[in-house]
Order: sequence, then C-alpha cells, then structure tokens
Amino acid sequence: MALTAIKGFNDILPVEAGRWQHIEQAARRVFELNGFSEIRVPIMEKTELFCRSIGDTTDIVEKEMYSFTDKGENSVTLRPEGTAGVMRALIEHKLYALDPVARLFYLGPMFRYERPQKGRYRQFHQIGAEITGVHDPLVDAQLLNMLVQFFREIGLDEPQLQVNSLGCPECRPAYRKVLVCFLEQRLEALCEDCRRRMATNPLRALDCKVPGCIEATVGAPSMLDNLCQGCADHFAGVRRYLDATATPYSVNTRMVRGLDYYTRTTFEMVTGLLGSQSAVAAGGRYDGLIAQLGGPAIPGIGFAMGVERVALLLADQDFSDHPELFIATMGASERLFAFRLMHELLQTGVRTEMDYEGKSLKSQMRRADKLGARYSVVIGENEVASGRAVFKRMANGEQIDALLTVAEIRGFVCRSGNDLPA
RNA sequence: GUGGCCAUGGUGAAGCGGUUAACACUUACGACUGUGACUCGUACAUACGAGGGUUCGAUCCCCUCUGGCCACCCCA
Repeated sequence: MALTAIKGFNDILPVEAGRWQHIEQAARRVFELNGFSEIRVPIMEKTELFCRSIGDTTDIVEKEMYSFTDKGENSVTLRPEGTAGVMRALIEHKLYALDPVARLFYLGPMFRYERPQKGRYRQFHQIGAEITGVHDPLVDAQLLNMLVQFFREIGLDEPQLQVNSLGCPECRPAYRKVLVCFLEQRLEALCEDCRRRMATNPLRALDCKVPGCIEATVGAPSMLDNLCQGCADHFAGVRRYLDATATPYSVNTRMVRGLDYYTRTTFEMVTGLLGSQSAVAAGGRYDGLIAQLGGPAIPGIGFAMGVERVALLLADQDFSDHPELFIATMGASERLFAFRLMHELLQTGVRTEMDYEGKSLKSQMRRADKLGARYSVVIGENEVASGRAVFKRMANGEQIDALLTVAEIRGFVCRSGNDLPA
C-alpha cells in the first residue's frame, strides 16, 4: 500500500456516510427543537486555551494533544474536545450579553493522540451541546432529557443514563481528604495504578477495574454523602426534575470525569456493547470554567457524544437511499427520449436513474435491481411512439400501464409510500 | 507509552515446506435475441503486508520493519 491515511484517521466511506447523516440530522432536529443553535468554531486553537480549561495535569493535556508551533512561532493545538473552543467564542463575542442564556450545539472532528482502538480514533467526531447562564437544576434535567430524546430518536434505547455529582470547590477538597484517608487504610489491597492515583486523582480509584481495588473500595465514602448544602440541594433538584419526566437513570457514585473543569452534575450515557469504550456520550456542569477563561462568572453545563461510537451501535442498520424509478432503454435511439424523461423527473424531485453506457437490457435490469429501484420501465420504439409504457414494481413484479408523463409517473410513485416534494 | 493477537484477491476466507493458491460473496458477460431477483455457465490473485535469512525449494519456518485489531492507561 503506497499511500495510506494517517494512523487513527479514518475515511468515512459512502456506506458509512448514510449512517452519519442519520445521526447528525437527528441531533440537529432534537437540539433545535430544544432551543439550541449551531455554532461553528475553529478546529485549531491556541494551546493555552486547552491547558487552562481541560487542566494542565490531565492526560489529554499531558500526552494526547496534537500541538505544534506554526510559522509565526505560536503554539497551536488541534482541538481535543469542543467545550473549550465554544466557551472561548462565547466570551470573545460576548454572546452572554445577547441572551443571558446561551444554548449552543456543535459538531465536528476532534483530535487526540492515543493508540487507536475500537470506538477510539485519533481523529474522531463529537456532537456536543452547551447551556450557559443557568444555575437551576432544571436545565441539567432538560439537557439530559434532550440527550435521552436524541437516542430514542435514532432508535437506540440501549445506552443507559448515569448521573453523579462531583461537588464544587467548596466540598470536593474535603471529600478528597476523607477518601484518601479511607484508601490509605487499604493501601496493600490497591493496585499500583491506584496507589499512584492517591496523589494525583484519588477519585479514580473508585473507577478502577482491577478486582482487588473494586473489593477494597466497596465501603468507600461517597461524594454524594459529602456534598455541601448547595451541591446537595442542586443534585436533589436534578433528580426531582428527572423523576418528574419519568426519565430513566441511575446514580453512579463512582463515575469520574477526566476533565478538570467539571463541577456538580456529571453524567454518561453508557453502553455495554462497545468493549471498554462504554461511554457513548458524557458531560457535566462547569460552573467555574467561563470565569477561569477570563469571562464573566456564569455557570454552564454541556455534553459531547462520540459519533463513531453511536455509529457503531447503529452498524446493523441500513440507511442507504434508493431510486424511485430506473429507466431502461432498448437501443441508442431511445436514449434521448429516456434522458429527457429522467431530466424532467429529476427536476420535480423524483429520484430517477437510467443506464449510462448502452448496456444490454439484462444488464440494465440487473442494475435497477441492484440499486434497489422501486420501479423500472423499458423504453423502446413502441413506447416512444405511443407515449405509454408498462412500469414494473420491482418488489412484486406488478405491472402498471401508464403514460410517460411526469404527472402520471409521480401519481403512482408518490402513492406508493415515499414523501416526495410537491 | 505498555501488553496480547493478527497480516493471502474488491470482500470473507482455505491452504501451514514442492498445489493450476480451494470455496463463497462481489463485479462483468451470457443461458432468456423487450425485462431484475432464484438457478446455471464463463471470466476475475505471475500472487500470499515490506525487506532480509534458513532451505534444492517458502504463502507456509526464523529475524527486522510496517500496518491492523483488541486490551491497559485515559477517554466521546
């Protein structure tokens, strides 16, 4: 293979693209229904933006960023996630002044230098949504409901919603101390990674997959029991709103997020079908982020979902499109007639195909079948002369005698199930 | 960054020291000279990821490289 794509960078081939469009269209529909507007931000930002938002000591910043120095000696980075850029844009354009409640969604490629794996690639795609300016837990619940609605819309009920609260700068440090104290008493039982995590991010020990660690942390103190009054009330509010809409969810007190900016509510849509990449969508509140980036002290909450992962869950479904009509021709002399008919049908939105290369009738019919055309028609001398033809419904062989006019053809093509433009 | 597994045509794959490199799908054409699907026929890998080595001989054994997959770390 002489020239191939870069490791971890994938082509979305036509067979996949239909699936992707289905996902993107569903997201647009559901998000816009919920009052969100699209925002498009650059895929590259100053490196500093990500260091300051995601956190200097996170894995993403420490080892996964595509960073380089451009010709003007600036350190720039291909975005590893979407929230930072969107918040930068919000602040830069003072969108919060336009409307104190900003509801934004975005979609596009993200880049992380990791070893590729099932559902994980170096260039991957996220669809995300953010709400800024509202503290009330009502918006947490609306955002979650929107996410659940999205999955229902694309026909997936499998990913389950899990929620948790990570507390705030008030209560998290205290909880951290309590947890470290608990873990220190069981140091021997913990794996090497967890011992290392004690210093950096002890909460991760709760998320460890090593059996010994799972056992050792069974009775570990929970963040939820150590929330300050404000955070506890907020989390209770989120649950109350979710319950009010009968939204199915479970509380996972061991859920940990990888980005530093999360506060209070965090959540994931989890599936068991993608190996170790169980999170199909995830997010949380980031009440301190906007101020941290130099903006006003307004709160925010958002999520991102991995398009590749969603597409993987949909992999058994067919989203290909089929022509309504295939026009076969007997000989060269009928092709002009057929071409004009196809053109007229195309002008009115009827998906029509014909043979391009003067193949045999058998070949043309085979092609009509392969393309999944709903109807076929053979145009020969007689048809051209009489202006009538026998249309064949491919699914059952039914014959329909009809005039070779756009109006007549549209008459039965439209009646047979598809919605065509008027 | 670490570990395991794997690399044969457009695809899925058999072959495991000497073969015309099986079979299936796909594709093309035909059997039906104005009709697809089913069936049948014909065609389609100077070639087994790349480079070395062992051998009379290597797709099959060894080494290196490259690539892929999966898992860990971490994450959408």
